[in-house]
Amino acid sequence: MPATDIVHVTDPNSQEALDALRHSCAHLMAQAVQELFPGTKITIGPAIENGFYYDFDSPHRFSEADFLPIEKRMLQIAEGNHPFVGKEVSYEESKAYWSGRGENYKVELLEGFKDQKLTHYTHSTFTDLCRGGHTPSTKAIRHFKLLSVAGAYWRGDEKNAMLQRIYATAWPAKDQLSAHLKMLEEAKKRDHRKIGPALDLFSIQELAGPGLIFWHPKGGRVRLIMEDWLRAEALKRGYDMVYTPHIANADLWHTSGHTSFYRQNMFGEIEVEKADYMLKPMNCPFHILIYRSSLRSYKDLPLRYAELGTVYRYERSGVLHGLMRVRGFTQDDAHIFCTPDQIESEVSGCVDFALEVFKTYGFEKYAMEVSTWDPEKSGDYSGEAAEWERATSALESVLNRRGIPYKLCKGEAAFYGPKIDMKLIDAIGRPWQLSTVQFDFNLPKKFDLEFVGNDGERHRPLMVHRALYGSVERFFGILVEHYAGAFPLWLAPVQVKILTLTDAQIGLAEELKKTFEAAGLRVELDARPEKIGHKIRETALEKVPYMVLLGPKDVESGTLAVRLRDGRQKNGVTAEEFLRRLTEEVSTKKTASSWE
RNA sequence: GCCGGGGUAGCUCAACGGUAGAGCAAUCGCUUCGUAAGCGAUAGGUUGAGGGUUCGAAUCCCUUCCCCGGCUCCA
Repeated sequence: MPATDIVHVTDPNSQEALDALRHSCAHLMAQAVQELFPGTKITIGPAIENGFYYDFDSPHRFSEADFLPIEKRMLQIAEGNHPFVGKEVSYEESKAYWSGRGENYKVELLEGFKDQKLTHYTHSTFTDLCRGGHTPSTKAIRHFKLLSVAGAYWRGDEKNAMLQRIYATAWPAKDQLSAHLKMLEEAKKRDHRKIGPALDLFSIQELAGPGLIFWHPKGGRVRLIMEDWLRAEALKRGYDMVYTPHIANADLWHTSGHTSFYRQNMFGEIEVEKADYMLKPMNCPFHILIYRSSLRSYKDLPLRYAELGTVYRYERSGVLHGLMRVRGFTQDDAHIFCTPDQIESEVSGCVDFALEVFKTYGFEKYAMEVSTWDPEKSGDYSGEAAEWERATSALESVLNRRGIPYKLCKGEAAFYGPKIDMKLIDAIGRPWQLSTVQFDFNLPKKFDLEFVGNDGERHRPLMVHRALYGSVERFFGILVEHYAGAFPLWLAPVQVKILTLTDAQIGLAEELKKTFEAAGLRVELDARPEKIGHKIRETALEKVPYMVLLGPKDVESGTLAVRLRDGRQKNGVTAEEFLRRLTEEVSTKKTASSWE
């Protein structure tokens, strides 16, 4: 028995040990499912982040109602303390075994493993074709839970059969399982699709169509602040703001190549005066047209065109998801045109800007990936080997110089150039694709872009695409979830709410509101004849950062009774102090109340 | 787009072949109150839409739209 394929636990939380536990648990689940639902065929069941899944082909339609019986049976099997036993088998032997059992998916898998060493792993009465990585016995498996059932194509290909996938989670210790389940619950509570409409931030209207976002006044306020900040920051960094149309003649999209490689995602055509128009799925060709509108000198470069550009993409109905995946969205897009010797400083500027975005919005963790081509398949890509090498090394060296760790993904680049992708890790540990800095060797060629060098000759400029929020909609959705709707003061749609105790304070409350507004704060007044506890509850549910309670005692003392969003109370605060603290908190963009 | 699950009052849900209901929200009155829900009354619905079966449909069937969990794709 190849002992190396059994994971003897030294650190139960090492990735290897977690994967072994989860993959072993997948075997148990497959056994339980086959026992309980005869006729079910097995396919694959890998460990994934935080758990595992197993894909089945079964006459039975799995539902959550099946989870409890499956879990019970799994526990019984686990308690049997069956060892996982690995056995090397020949191709013929394995094929005979799986064909004999009618497991045609396993037989199909075998075809791909013909030249490899094959192993079967057995525990209890269950055997799987598997390369190993198991716990010594089933006894290690105790803390798991089935989570959901979903469709999945065999081998991820939509031309293949649709299988039923059961997702589950498994952990070495009970408290880790409950912590994970709690995290899932927390994620559900933070879901921007729930919080957004509840806080009256945005909506999606069935009458208008799926994947199209309506920003309500409160969401609109936050967006305005996000956009204003970004624009100001871009101007500081030498960008020019441009504006371009939402629609263009199909000829432009033929020139850019979008009608050949992106047609299935485009809205169009709209026939006007015998010409076809299409909605823009990307801003790049428009910025290129601005570049091309006059002859450029090397002295003009780099040119950095930025736009909050709204694009429309036809996304298949099943992929839409709240604000995260939509059909109309606004990119904080920019295109930088530069000379080859400027690329490193330009990429560096983009990375700086992205880091500033992360810091400003309170994200401490992020993950970076550099995606480049697969030189073996250079025919699939636009651009020369030297360009790819130079650009990729610029991307890497910028990150290296800052000591930022990244994952190098070979063959993951788009056909037109290498890129850095930046993923945010939110407050509860989930990653989100956000910023991207991307070279484009294709469009400058398609549009025959040029600049005149100091040698008097014409040269082709390099082009870099760059988005930081990525999509304003998606970034906003991430913010809603990251803060669970409790925006930091500088972003909060309503920053202060004044609550009167009795009608006698209304006059003073209105004056106070004017004073606060004059200081630039966004203020609301609740002067209804409701009990103070009632008003506090409603304001708390609206996640307003600061409440000012105004009753007879405060009028008498001439001070304010302040209640923070976290429930802390600060009584006897003067209006001056309150304003000083809040304006300070806004200008420093603190992500939590600065009130100690 | 595909597989599965759903759509009932503004929200959360009940009724599952026999008169569509509750809590919260809303509106109107009363209450003038000190740190997360005062009291009462009223109003609110072509049960997503269209068609069918039936004496009778929210409930069963068909079509369609939208939403949810995933797959594929992606900002």
